[in-house]
Amino acid sequence: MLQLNHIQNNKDDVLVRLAIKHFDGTKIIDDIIAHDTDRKKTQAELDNILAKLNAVSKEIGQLMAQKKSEEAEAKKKETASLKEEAKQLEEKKSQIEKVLHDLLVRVPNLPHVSVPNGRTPEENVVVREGGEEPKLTADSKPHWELTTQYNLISFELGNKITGAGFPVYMGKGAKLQRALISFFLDKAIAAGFLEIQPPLMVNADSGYATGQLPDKDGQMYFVNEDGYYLIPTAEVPVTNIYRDVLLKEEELPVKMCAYSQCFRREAGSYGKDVRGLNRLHQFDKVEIVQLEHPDKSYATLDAMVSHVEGLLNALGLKYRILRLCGGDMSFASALTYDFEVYSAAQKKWLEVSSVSNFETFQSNRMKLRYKDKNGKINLAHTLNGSALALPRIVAALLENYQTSEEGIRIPDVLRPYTGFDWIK
RNA sequence: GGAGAGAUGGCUGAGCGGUCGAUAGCGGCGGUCUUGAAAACCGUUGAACAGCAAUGUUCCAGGGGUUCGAAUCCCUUUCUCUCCGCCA
Repeated sequence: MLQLNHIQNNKDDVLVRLAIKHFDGTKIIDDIIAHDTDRKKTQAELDNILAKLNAVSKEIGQLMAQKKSEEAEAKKKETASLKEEAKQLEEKKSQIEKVLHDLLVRVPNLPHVSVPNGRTPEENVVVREGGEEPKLTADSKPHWELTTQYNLISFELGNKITGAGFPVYMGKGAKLQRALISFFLDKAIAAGFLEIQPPLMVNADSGYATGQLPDKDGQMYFVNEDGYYLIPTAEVPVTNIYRDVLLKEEELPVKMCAYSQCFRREAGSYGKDVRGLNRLHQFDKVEIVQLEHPDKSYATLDAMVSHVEGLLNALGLKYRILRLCGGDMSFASALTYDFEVYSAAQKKWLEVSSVSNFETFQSNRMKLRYKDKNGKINLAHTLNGSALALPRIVAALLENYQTSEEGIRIPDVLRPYTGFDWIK
Protein backbone atom coordinates (compact mmCIF):
# COMPACT_ATOMS: atom_id res chain seq x y z
CA MET A 1 0.00 0.00 0.00
CA LEU A 2 1.37 3.37 -0.97
CA GLN A 3 1.71 6.02 1.71
CA LEU A 4 -0.88 8.77 1.56
CA ASN A 5 1.60 11.55 2.19
CA HIS A 6 3.73 10.32 -0.65
CA ILE A 7 0.77 10.31 -3.02
CA GLN A 8 -0.29 13.77 -1.89
CA ASN A 9 3.18 15.26 -2.37
CA ASN A 10 4.34 13.40 -5.49
CA LYS A 11 1.23 12.87 -7.54
CA ASP A 12 2.83 13.35 -10.97
CA ASP A 13 5.73 11.05 -10.22
CA VAL A 14 3.38 8.41 -8.83
CA LEU A 15 1.38 8.42 -12.07
CA VAL A 16 4.51 8.13 -14.21
CA ARG A 17 5.81 5.23 -12.16
CA LEU A 18 2.47 3.44 -12.17
CA ALA A 19 2.41 3.77 -15.95
CA ILE A 20 5.63 1.74 -16.10
CA LYS A 21 3.59 -1.07 -14.52
CA HIS A 22 0.92 -0.37 -17.14
CA PHE A 23 -1.46 0.77 -14.47
CA ASP A 24 -3.49 3.83 -15.36
CA GLY A 25 -3.77 5.66 -12.08
CA THR A 26 -5.17 8.99 -13.26
CA LYS A 27 -8.64 8.48 -11.92
CA ILE A 28 -7.94 6.46 -8.80
CA ILE A 29 -5.12 8.73 -7.60
CA ASP A 30 -7.30 11.82 -7.96
CA ASP A 31 -9.99 9.96 -6.10
CA ILE A 32 -7.61 9.03 -3.32
CA ILE A 33 -6.32 12.57 -2.95
CA ALA A 34 -9.85 13.97 -2.82
CA HIS A 35 -10.93 11.45 -0.20
CA ASP A 36 -7.82 12.02 1.86
CA THR A 37 -8.37 15.78 1.85
CA ASP A 38 -11.95 15.23 2.83
CA ARG A 39 -10.85 12.86 5.55
CA LYS A 40 -8.53 15.42 7.10
CA LYS A 41 -11.19 18.10 6.99
CA THR A 42 -13.80 15.86 8.59
CA GLN A 43 -11.35 14.70 11.21
CA ALA A 44 -10.54 18.30 12.15
CA GLU A 45 -14.22 19.20 12.48
CA LEU A 46 -14.88 16.12 14.56
CA ASP A 47 -11.91 16.82 16.82
CA ASN A 48 -13.29 20.26 17.44
CA ILE A 49 -16.69 19.00 18.48
CA LEU A 50 -15.20 16.32 20.69
CA ALA A 51 -12.93 18.85 22.37
CA LYS A 52 -15.98 20.95 23.27
CA LEU A 53 -17.84 17.91 24.45
CA ASN A 54 -14.94 16.82 26.62
CA ALA A 55 -14.69 20.28 28.13
CA VAL A 56 -18.38 20.36 29.04
CA SER A 57 -18.23 16.87 30.52
CA LYS A 58 -15.34 17.91 32.67
CA GLU A 59 -17.24 20.94 33.93
CA ILE A 60 -20.21 18.76 34.79
CA GLY A 61 -17.92 16.48 36.74
CA GLN A 62 -16.58 19.40 38.73
CA LEU A 63 -20.04 20.80 39.39
CA MET A 64 -21.21 17.42 40.60
CA ALA A 65 -18.22 17.19 42.90
CA GLN A 66 -19.25 20.57 44.37
CA LYS A 67 -22.80 19.30 44.70
CA LYS A 68 -24.11 21.99 42.35
CA SER A 69 -26.47 19.58 40.69
CA GLU A 70 -28.82 22.15 39.18
CA GLU A 71 -26.03 23.81 37.23
CA ALA A 72 -24.80 20.41 36.20
CA GLU A 73 -28.22 19.49 34.82
CA ALA A 74 -28.26 22.71 32.80
CA LYS A 75 -24.90 21.87 31.30
CA LYS A 76 -26.10 18.43 30.32
CA LYS A 77 -28.66 19.98 28.02
CA GLU A 78 -25.90 21.76 26.13
CA THR A 79 -24.37 18.49 25.04
CA ALA A 80 -27.29 17.15 23.07
CA SER A 81 -26.67 19.00 19.82
CA LEU A 82 -22.92 18.51 20.06
CA LYS A 83 -23.43 14.79 20.44
CA GLU A 84 -25.64 14.66 17.41
CA GLU A 85 -23.08 16.56 15.33
CA ALA A 86 -20.27 14.32 16.53
CA LYS A 87 -22.24 11.23 15.63
CA GLN A 88 -22.85 12.41 12.09
CA LEU A 89 -19.25 13.44 11.58
CA GLU A 90 -18.07 10.11 12.89
CA GLU A 91 -20.25 8.26 10.45
CA LYS A 92 -19.04 10.43 7.63
CA LYS A 93 -15.44 9.91 8.64
CA SER A 94 -15.63 6.14 8.83
CA GLN A 95 -17.41 6.06 5.49
CA ILE A 96 -14.64 8.13 3.89
CA GLU A 97 -11.98 5.99 5.50
CA LYS A 98 -13.54 2.82 4.20
CA VAL A 99 -13.70 4.12 0.65
CA LEU A 100 -10.18 5.49 0.90
CA HIS A 101 -8.82 2.16 2.11
CA ASP A 102 -10.61 0.24 -0.62
CA LEU A 103 -9.06 2.55 -3.19
CA LEU A 104 -5.56 2.45 -1.74
CA VAL A 105 -5.48 -1.29 -1.52
CA ARG A 106 -6.04 -1.56 -5.27
CA VAL A 107 -3.04 0.54 -6.29
CA PRO A 108 0.08 -1.50 -7.06
CA ASN A 109 3.49 -0.67 -5.69
CA LEU A 110 5.64 1.84 -7.55
CA PRO A 111 8.43 0.25 -9.55
CA HIS A 112 12.02 1.18 -8.71
CA VAL A 113 13.70 3.62 -11.13
CA SER A 114 15.83 0.81 -12.56
CA VAL A 115 12.80 -1.19 -13.70
CA PRO A 116 12.85 -1.51 -17.48
CA ASN A 117 9.92 -0.31 -19.49
CA GLY A 118 8.03 -3.13 -21.12
CA ARG A 119 4.83 -5.05 -21.18
CA THR A 120 5.61 -8.71 -21.80
CA PRO A 121 8.08 -11.30 -20.44
CA GLU A 122 10.07 -10.91 -23.69
CA GLU A 123 10.94 -7.39 -22.58
CA ASN A 124 12.60 -8.48 -19.35
CA VAL A 125 16.29 -7.65 -19.30
CA VAL A 126 18.87 -10.42 -18.94
CA VAL A 127 21.27 -9.30 -16.22
CA ARG A 128 23.66 -12.22 -16.54
CA GLU A 129 23.89 -15.90 -17.32
CA GLY A 130 25.85 -18.68 -15.70
CA GLY A 131 26.41 -22.42 -15.77
CA GLU A 132 27.05 -24.75 -18.65
CA GLU A 133 24.56 -26.22 -21.03
CA PRO A 134 24.73 -30.01 -20.77
CA LYS A 135 25.55 -32.05 -23.84
CA LEU A 136 22.69 -34.47 -24.12
CA THR A 137 22.44 -37.38 -26.48
CA ALA A 138 19.92 -37.44 -29.28
CA ASP A 139 17.59 -39.76 -27.35
CA SER A 140 17.27 -37.45 -24.33
CA LYS A 141 13.79 -37.19 -22.88
CA PRO A 142 11.67 -34.56 -21.19
CA HIS A 143 11.22 -35.06 -17.44
CA TRP A 144 7.63 -36.30 -17.68
CA GLU A 145 8.94 -39.35 -19.50
CA LEU A 146 11.88 -39.82 -17.16
CA THR A 147 9.72 -39.66 -14.06
CA THR A 148 7.61 -42.53 -15.42
CA GLN A 149 10.56 -44.53 -16.68
CA TYR A 150 12.31 -44.44 -13.29
CA ASN A 151 9.17 -44.50 -11.14
CA LEU A 152 9.85 -41.17 -9.52
CA ILE A 153 6.62 -39.26 -9.89
CA SER A 154 3.12 -40.26 -10.89
CA PHE A 155 0.98 -37.55 -12.35
CA GLU A 156 -1.76 -40.08 -13.06
CA LEU A 157 -2.08 -41.07 -9.40
CA GLY A 158 -2.28 -37.42 -8.39
CA ASN A 159 -5.02 -37.03 -10.93
CA LYS A 160 -6.89 -39.94 -9.46
CA ILE A 161 -6.52 -38.89 -5.85
CA THR A 162 -7.05 -35.18 -6.28
CA GLY A 163 -6.81 -33.71 -9.75
CA ALA A 164 -4.36 -32.31 -12.25
CA GLY A 165 -1.39 -30.51 -10.77
CA PHE A 166 -1.06 -32.64 -7.64
CA PRO A 167 1.70 -35.13 -8.38
CA VAL A 168 2.61 -38.12 -6.24
CA TYR A 169 6.33 -38.50 -5.53
CA MET A 170 7.64 -41.99 -4.94
CA GLY A 171 10.85 -43.78 -3.98
CA LYS A 172 13.91 -41.91 -5.18
CA GLY A 173 11.64 -39.19 -6.50
CA ALA A 174 10.36 -38.55 -2.97
CA LYS A 175 13.86 -38.80 -1.53
CA LEU A 176 15.16 -36.31 -4.06
CA GLN A 177 12.49 -33.86 -2.91
CA ARG A 178 13.59 -34.20 0.71
CA ALA A 179 17.22 -33.90 -0.30
CA LEU A 180 16.63 -30.65 -2.13
CA ILE A 181 14.57 -29.21 0.71
CA SER A 182 17.27 -30.04 3.25
CA PHE A 183 20.03 -28.76 0.99
CA PHE A 184 18.26 -25.45 0.39
CA LEU A 185 17.39 -25.00 4.06
CA ASP A 186 20.93 -25.79 5.20
CA LYS A 187 22.32 -23.25 2.76
CA ALA A 188 19.87 -20.61 3.96
CA ILE A 189 20.64 -21.32 7.60
CA ALA A 190 24.36 -21.11 6.87
CA ALA A 191 23.68 -17.70 5.32
CA GLY A 192 22.15 -16.53 8.60
CA PHE A 193 18.45 -17.09 7.99
CA LEU A 194 16.40 -18.38 10.91
CA GLU A 195 14.41 -21.46 9.98
CA ILE A 196 10.65 -21.15 10.43
CA GLN A 197 7.93 -23.75 10.06
CA PRO A 198 4.84 -21.67 9.41
CA PRO A 199 1.15 -22.56 9.22
CA LEU A 200 0.01 -23.53 5.74
CA MET A 201 -3.24 -21.64 6.12
CA VAL A 202 -3.57 -17.95 6.89
CA ASN A 203 -6.39 -15.59 7.76
CA ALA A 204 -7.51 -12.69 5.56
CA ASP A 205 -5.54 -10.12 7.57
CA SER A 206 -2.32 -11.90 6.65
CA GLY A 207 -3.38 -12.11 3.01
CA TYR A 208 -3.97 -8.37 2.91
CA ALA A 209 -0.73 -7.55 4.68
CA THR A 210 1.56 -9.11 2.09
CA GLY A 211 -0.59 -7.97 -0.83
CA GLN A 212 -2.20 -11.22 -2.02
CA LEU A 213 -5.58 -9.77 -1.09
CA PRO A 214 -7.51 -8.29 -2.67
CA ASP A 215 -5.31 -8.50 -5.77
CA LYS A 216 -4.96 -12.29 -5.89
CA ASP A 217 -8.30 -13.26 -4.43
CA GLY A 218 -9.42 -16.22 -6.49
CA GLN A 219 -5.88 -17.47 -7.02
CA MET A 220 -5.68 -18.84 -3.50
CA TYR A 221 -7.53 -21.89 -2.25
CA PHE A 222 -10.08 -20.81 0.32
CA VAL A 223 -11.31 -22.86 3.25
CA ASN A 224 -14.87 -21.75 3.54
CA GLU A 225 -15.68 -23.22 6.96
CA ASP A 226 -13.14 -21.11 8.80
CA GLY A 227 -12.33 -18.33 6.36
CA TYR A 228 -8.71 -19.40 5.88
CA TYR A 229 -6.58 -19.29 2.76
CA LEU A 230 -4.06 -21.96 1.77
CA ILE A 231 -0.76 -20.18 1.41
CA PRO A 232 0.53 -19.59 -2.13
CA THR A 233 4.02 -19.10 -0.66
CA ALA A 234 5.66 -19.18 2.78
CA GLU A 235 6.25 -15.46 2.28
CA VAL A 236 2.73 -14.83 3.58
CA PRO A 237 2.87 -16.48 7.02
CA VAL A 238 6.56 -15.74 7.58
CA THR A 239 6.38 -12.02 6.79
CA ASN A 240 3.21 -11.77 8.87
CA ILE A 241 5.12 -12.85 11.94
CA TYR A 242 6.11 -9.20 12.03
CA ARG A 243 2.69 -7.71 11.35
CA ASP A 244 1.98 -4.90 13.86
CA VAL A 245 5.49 -5.06 15.23
CA LEU A 246 7.62 -2.10 16.20
CA LEU A 247 11.30 -3.09 16.01
CA LYS A 248 14.35 -1.36 17.35
CA GLU A 249 16.67 -0.20 14.61
CA GLU A 250 19.45 -2.52 15.81
CA GLU A 251 17.15 -5.53 15.43
CA LEU A 252 17.34 -5.09 11.66
CA PRO A 253 17.91 -6.97 9.50
CA VAL A 254 15.58 -9.85 10.36
CA LYS A 255 16.42 -12.90 8.26
CA MET A 256 14.08 -15.88 8.07
CA CYS A 257 13.75 -18.90 5.84
CA ALA A 258 11.03 -21.48 5.56
CA TYR A 259 10.23 -24.61 3.70
CA SER A 260 6.57 -25.01 2.89
CA GLN A 261 4.21 -26.55 0.47
CA CYS A 262 2.58 -23.91 -1.67
CA PHE A 263 -0.92 -23.99 -3.10
CA ARG A 264 -1.98 -22.07 -6.17
CA ARG A 265 -5.17 -22.36 -8.15
CA GLU A 266 -3.47 -21.03 -11.29
CA ALA A 267 -6.90 -20.16 -12.61
CA GLY A 268 -6.79 -19.13 -16.22
CA SER A 269 -3.44 -20.69 -17.05
CA TYR A 270 -4.66 -24.01 -18.35
CA GLY A 271 -3.24 -25.39 -21.55
CA LYS A 272 0.05 -23.55 -21.54
CA ASP A 273 3.29 -24.90 -20.13
CA VAL A 274 1.45 -27.23 -17.80
CA ARG A 275 3.08 -30.52 -18.74
CA GLY A 276 4.73 -32.52 -16.02
CA LEU A 277 6.26 -30.39 -13.31
CA ASN A 278 6.10 -27.14 -15.22
CA ARG A 279 3.02 -25.83 -13.45
CA LEU A 280 1.43 -27.37 -10.36
CA HIS A 281 -1.31 -26.56 -7.88
CA GLN A 282 0.73 -27.89 -4.98
CA PHE A 283 4.48 -27.62 -4.87
CA ASP A 284 7.41 -27.34 -2.49
CA LYS A 285 9.52 -24.27 -1.97
CA VAL A 286 12.12 -22.88 0.37
CA GLU A 287 11.61 -19.19 0.81
CA ILE A 288 13.93 -16.55 2.23
CA VAL A 289 12.44 -13.43 3.79
CA GLN A 290 14.25 -10.39 5.04
CA LEU A 291 13.18 -7.25 6.87
CA GLU A 292 15.65 -4.48 6.29
CA HIS A 293 16.51 -0.86 6.94
CA PRO A 294 15.41 1.27 3.96
CA ASP A 295 18.97 2.43 3.30
CA LYS A 296 20.20 -1.13 2.95
CA SER A 297 17.38 -2.91 1.18
CA TYR A 298 18.83 -2.78 -2.33
CA ALA A 299 22.22 -4.05 -1.19
CA THR A 300 20.29 -6.81 0.57
CA LEU A 301 18.36 -7.57 -2.59
CA ASP A 302 21.68 -8.08 -4.37
CA ALA A 303 22.87 -10.35 -1.57
CA MET A 304 19.72 -12.44 -1.84
CA VAL A 305 20.21 -12.72 -5.59
CA SER A 306 23.78 -13.92 -4.95
CA HIS A 307 22.51 -16.50 -2.49
CA VAL A 308 20.11 -17.95 -5.03
CA GLU A 309 22.78 -17.83 -7.70
CA GLY A 310 25.07 -19.82 -5.40
CA LEU A 311 22.45 -22.57 -5.16
CA LEU A 312 22.15 -22.88 -8.92
CA ASN A 313 25.91 -22.92 -9.33
CA ALA A 314 26.17 -25.64 -6.70
CA LEU A 315 23.60 -27.72 -8.56
CA GLY A 316 25.47 -27.16 -11.81
CA LEU A 317 22.51 -25.83 -13.73
CA LYS A 318 22.63 -23.36 -16.57
CA TYR A 319 20.73 -20.27 -15.52
CA ARG A 320 20.03 -16.67 -16.31
CA ILE A 321 18.93 -13.75 -14.17
CA LEU A 322 16.31 -11.35 -15.46
CA ARG A 323 15.35 -7.93 -14.27
CA LEU A 324 11.60 -7.89 -14.76
CA CYS A 325 10.04 -5.15 -16.82
CA GLY A 326 7.17 -3.10 -15.45
CA GLY A 327 4.50 -5.13 -17.17
CA ASP A 328 5.73 -8.48 -15.87
CA MET A 329 6.20 -7.46 -12.23
CA SER A 330 3.93 -8.44 -9.41
CA PHE A 331 1.46 -6.09 -7.78
CA ALA A 332 3.46 -5.55 -4.60
CA SER A 333 7.02 -5.49 -5.88
CA ALA A 334 9.28 -2.49 -6.47
CA LEU A 335 12.04 -4.48 -8.15
CA THR A 336 12.14 -8.15 -9.04
CA TYR A 337 14.82 -10.48 -10.36
CA ASP A 338 13.66 -13.75 -11.83
CA PHE A 339 15.89 -16.79 -12.14
CA GLU A 340 15.41 -19.24 -14.95
CA VAL A 341 17.18 -22.54 -15.49
CA TYR A 342 17.67 -24.02 -18.92
CA SER A 343 15.95 -27.29 -19.55
CA ALA A 344 18.05 -28.97 -22.21
CA ALA A 345 15.48 -31.60 -23.07
CA GLN A 346 12.54 -29.19 -23.32
CA LYS A 347 14.84 -26.63 -24.90
CA LYS A 348 13.41 -23.81 -22.89
CA TRP A 349 13.95 -21.63 -19.84
CA LEU A 350 12.01 -22.46 -16.68
CA GLU A 351 11.40 -19.91 -13.95
CA VAL A 352 12.67 -21.23 -10.62
CA SER A 353 12.96 -18.18 -8.42
CA SER A 354 11.75 -14.68 -7.99
CA VAL A 355 13.56 -12.30 -5.67
CA SER A 356 11.92 -8.98 -4.87
CA ASN A 357 12.20 -5.84 -2.84
CA PHE A 358 8.79 -4.57 -1.73
CA GLU A 359 10.19 -1.49 -0.05
CA THR A 360 7.43 -0.19 2.27
CA PHE A 361 4.50 -1.61 0.31
CA GLN A 362 3.95 -4.58 2.60
CA SER A 363 5.21 -2.94 5.78
CA ASN A 364 2.73 -0.08 5.35
CA ARG A 365 -0.10 -2.57 5.08
CA MET A 366 1.03 -4.56 8.06
CA LYS A 367 2.42 -1.74 10.23
CA LEU A 368 5.87 -3.23 10.37
CA ARG A 369 8.02 -0.43 11.70
CA TYR A 370 11.26 0.33 13.45
CA LYS A 371 12.30 3.08 15.78
CA ASP A 372 15.51 4.80 14.76
CA LYS A 373 18.21 6.28 16.99
CA ASN A 374 16.35 9.57 17.24
CA GLY A 375 13.21 7.82 18.38
CA LYS A 376 11.51 8.42 15.06
CA ILE A 377 9.30 5.65 13.76
CA ASN A 378 9.70 4.49 10.16
CA LEU A 379 8.41 1.70 7.97
CA ALA A 380 10.89 -1.11 7.38
CA HIS A 381 11.51 -2.61 3.96
CA THR A 382 10.55 -6.21 3.21
CA LEU A 383 12.19 -8.54 0.73
CA ASN A 384 11.78 -12.14 -0.20
CA GLY A 385 12.85 -14.72 -2.70
CA SER A 386 12.52 -18.37 -3.59
CA ALA A 387 15.62 -20.31 -2.66
CA LEU A 388 14.38 -22.35 -4.37
CA ALA A 389 11.12 -23.69 -5.79
CA LEU A 390 11.44 -27.43 -6.29
CA PRO A 391 9.41 -28.70 -9.24
CA ARG A 392 11.22 -27.02 -12.09
CA ILE A 393 14.57 -27.60 -10.40
CA VAL A 394 13.69 -31.28 -10.28
CA ALA A 395 12.64 -31.13 -13.92
CA ALA A 396 15.92 -29.49 -14.93
CA LEU A 397 18.02 -31.86 -12.81
CA LEU A 398 16.39 -34.95 -14.28
CA GLU A 399 16.62 -33.69 -17.82
CA ASN A 400 20.09 -32.17 -17.68
CA TYR A 401 21.74 -35.02 -15.78
CA GLN A 402 20.26 -37.87 -17.80
CA THR A 403 22.56 -40.22 -19.68
CA SER A 404 21.64 -42.82 -22.26
CA GLU A 405 23.04 -45.88 -20.43
CA GLU A 406 23.65 -45.33 -16.75
CA GLY A 407 20.51 -43.45 -15.75
CA ILE A 408 20.32 -40.03 -14.10
CA ARG A 409 23.29 -38.67 -12.18
CA ILE A 410 22.82 -36.89 -8.85
CA PRO A 411 24.86 -33.67 -8.49
CA ASP A 412 27.69 -34.02 -5.97
CA VAL A 413 26.27 -31.51 -3.48
CA LEU A 414 23.05 -33.50 -3.17
CA ARG A 415 24.59 -36.93 -2.67
CA PRO A 416 25.02 -36.61 1.11
CA TYR A 417 21.30 -35.79 1.25
CA THR A 418 19.98 -38.42 -1.16
CA GLY A 419 22.23 -41.24 -0.06
CA PHE A 420 22.45 -42.43 -3.67
CA ASP A 421 24.54 -41.24 -6.62
CA TRP A 422 22.40 -42.40 -9.48
CA ILE A 423 18.79 -42.93 -10.37
CA LYS A 424 18.73 -46.09 -12.43
C1' G B 1 -18.09 -29.92 22.06
C1' G B 2 -19.65 -28.58 27.72
C1' A B 3 -18.53 -25.42 32.43
C1' G B 4 -15.90 -21.51 34.62
C1' A B 5 -12.05 -17.47 34.75
C1' G B 6 -9.62 -13.80 32.11
C1' A B 7 -7.59 -10.11 28.00
C1' U B 8 -4.60 -2.99 30.64
C1' G B 9 1.67 0.38 27.89
C1' G B 10 8.36 -3.67 25.98
C1' C B 11 7.20 -7.22 30.37
C1' U B 12 4.76 -8.08 35.33
C1' G B 13 0.62 -5.95 37.41
C1' A B 14 -2.98 -2.01 39.94
C1' G B 15 -7.29 0.64 38.70
C1' C B 16 -13.76 -1.31 38.58
C1' G B 17 -18.34 5.54 36.45
C1' G B 18 -15.48 12.00 36.44
C1' U B 19 -9.22 15.31 37.81
C1' C B 20 -6.91 8.07 34.13
C1' G B 21 -3.22 7.71 28.72
C1' A B 22 -3.72 5.26 33.13
C1' U B 23 -0.45 3.59 40.21
C1' A B 24 3.78 0.53 41.06
C1' G B 25 7.86 -2.78 39.89
C1' C B 26 11.10 -4.61 36.04
C1' G B 27 13.31 -3.38 31.50
C1' G B 28 15.09 0.83 28.13
C1' C B 29 17.36 5.75 27.74
C1' G B 30 20.02 10.11 30.07
C1' G B 31 22.70 11.78 34.34
C1' U B 32 25.37 11.84 39.39
C1' C B 33 29.14 8.86 41.73
C1' U B 34 33.53 5.65 39.74
C1' U B 35 40.04 4.72 36.51
C1' G B 36 36.05 1.57 34.34
C1' A B 37 31.92 -1.43 35.57
C1' A B 38 28.31 -2.96 39.15
C1' A B 39 25.37 -1.07 43.09
C1' A B 40 22.92 3.25 44.83
C1' C B 41 20.50 7.78 43.76
C1' C B 42 18.05 11.51 40.35
C1' G B 43 15.49 12.28 35.83
C1' U B 44 13.12 10.26 31.63
C1' U B 45 10.44 6.42 28.89
C1' G B 46 3.46 3.90 24.59
C1' A B 47 1.11 4.61 19.71
C1' A B 48 -2.04 6.91 15.64
C1' C B 49 -4.10 11.33 13.13
C1' A B 50 -4.08 16.82 12.27
C1' G B 51 -0.64 21.02 13.03
C1' C B 52 5.62 24.79 11.79
C1' A B 53 4.50 24.68 16.85
C1' A B 54 1.59 25.33 21.14
C1' U B 55 -1.91 22.00 21.27
C1' G B 56 -6.25 19.05 20.03
C1' U B 57 -8.45 14.27 19.05
C1' U B 58 -8.29 8.88 19.35
C1' C B 59 -6.50 4.13 21.37
C1' C B 60 -6.86 -0.13 28.16
C1' A B 61 -8.26 -7.51 22.80
C1' G B 62 -12.15 -6.27 18.27
C1' G B 63 -17.23 -4.46 17.39
C1' G B 64 -21.79 -2.38 19.37
C1' G B 65 -24.70 -0.13 23.50
C1' U B 66 -25.96 2.73 28.26
C1' U B 67 -24.30 7.74 30.19
C1' C B 68 -23.29 14.74 30.21
C1' G B 69 -18.87 11.48 31.07
C1' A B 70 -16.51 4.42 30.35
C1' A B 71 -10.26 0.96 31.11
C1' U B 72 -14.34 0.79 34.66
C1' C B 73 -21.52 -0.96 33.51
C1' C B 74 -24.31 -4.04 29.51
C1' C B 75 -24.33 -7.01 24.79
C1' U B 76 -21.37 -9.50 21.20
C1' U B 77 -17.00 -11.55 18.53
C1' U B 78 -12.16 -13.35 18.89
C1' C B 79 -8.31 -15.20 21.70
C1' U B 80 -5.95 -17.21 26.35
C1' C B 81 -6.11 -20.15 30.87
C1' U B 82 -8.41 -24.13 34.22
C1' C B 83 -11.68 -28.44 34.49
C1' C B 84 -14.56 -32.22 31.67
C1' G B 85 -15.32 -34.78 26.91
C1' C B 86 -13.12 -36.28 22.18
C1' C B 87 -8.57 -37.15 19.69
C1' A B 88 -3.26 -37.38 16.28
